[in-house]
Amino acid sequence: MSIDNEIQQHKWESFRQKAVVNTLFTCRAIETAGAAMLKEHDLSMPQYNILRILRGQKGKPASVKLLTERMLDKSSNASRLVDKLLEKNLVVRVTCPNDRRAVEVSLTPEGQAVLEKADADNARWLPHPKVFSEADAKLLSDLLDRLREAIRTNHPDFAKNREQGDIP
Amino acid sequence: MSIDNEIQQHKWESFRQKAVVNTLFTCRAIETAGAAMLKEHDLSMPQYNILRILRGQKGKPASVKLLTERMLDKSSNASRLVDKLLEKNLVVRVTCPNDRRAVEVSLTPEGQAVLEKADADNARWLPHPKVFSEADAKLLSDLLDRLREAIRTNHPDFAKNREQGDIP
DNA sequence: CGCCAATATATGTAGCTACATATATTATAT
DNA sequence: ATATAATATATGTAGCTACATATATTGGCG
Repeated sequence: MSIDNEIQQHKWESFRQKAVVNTLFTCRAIETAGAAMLKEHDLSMPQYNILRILRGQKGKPASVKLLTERMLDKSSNASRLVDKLLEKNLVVRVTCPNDRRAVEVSLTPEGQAVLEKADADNARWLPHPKVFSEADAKLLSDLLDRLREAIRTNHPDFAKNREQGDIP
Repeated sequence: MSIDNEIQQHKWESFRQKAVVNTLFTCRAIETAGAAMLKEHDLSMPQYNILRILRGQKGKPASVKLLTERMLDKSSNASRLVDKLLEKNLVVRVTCPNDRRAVEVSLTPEGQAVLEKADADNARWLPHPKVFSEADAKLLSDLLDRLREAIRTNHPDFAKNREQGDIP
């Protein structure tokens, strides 16, 4: 079903406006479906995101700072998310011996197990390539990259989170 | 900048996975920039969404039910959002005379004025067609429609919010 | 060494979604 | 007509982002 029907709006000011709104709308749809999938593993999407980043460290622990940098939501509160994962015994957190300000977070065996199970569901949950081809997916991803760039650079008045060197 | 650099992930399981993650990531970027723009008008995106739906009623009031149906976030809490708008005197809310369960929400002149100012900024904030063409925007929007559909239909196990007639 | 800025994390608050439940009102069935 | 189901809204709670601020620790400079 197209977005026109789903939010009962059939007149758009431009396709650019429609594309922006559709990105937000599709994001919600993905989150809703993804959250339902992860709920079976008692995980939220940001928590799952953290577990995956930790695995990407291949044994090395990750600081909260590193987690924040790599998370999808940069201003997510990795500190409190780690708290939640700690309560479930999916991660351990120890003070970094070299820098007592920092903290070293790493997966527990239980955390690895949960992650693997969630990954299996996640793979099943993604669109099948016959329904949404890899070529279309690449095209979509590239268009999204360009849309972000356009929003960032086109109207510096409102563009926060600029790159270094932009107008201050 | 491509998503690969922005979240420091360069290995993807598939372009489908990358497209899904990029949709979430781009959604955040849009929300961050949009929120910054709307903040100057003391509005949040859901509040702005409601004001626009109310204007779309062309004078007719809208019930909370209608607002919920047309909002981008279906499970947003229109009731509480209307509360916020009420406090700012941007809308009025009166019990519906025909159905005393329902409520009629409509814009105040002040609400209309705020909406017009926000709209002006919103138009400036959207990507310029020379930076992101209307054709690309249409292509993007269509791909997003198809991605949602693929996620909804491809794996009924996790697909919530199904259309009527789907597998129960 | 002692002071101060920078860094890493934690905490507090407001606004949001998601989901469950409560309340008031209307429609329906017997 | 009364009980019950359905509807429309409101309220409560948990988890999230966004932003501001607090705390602890480190590094650098005099």
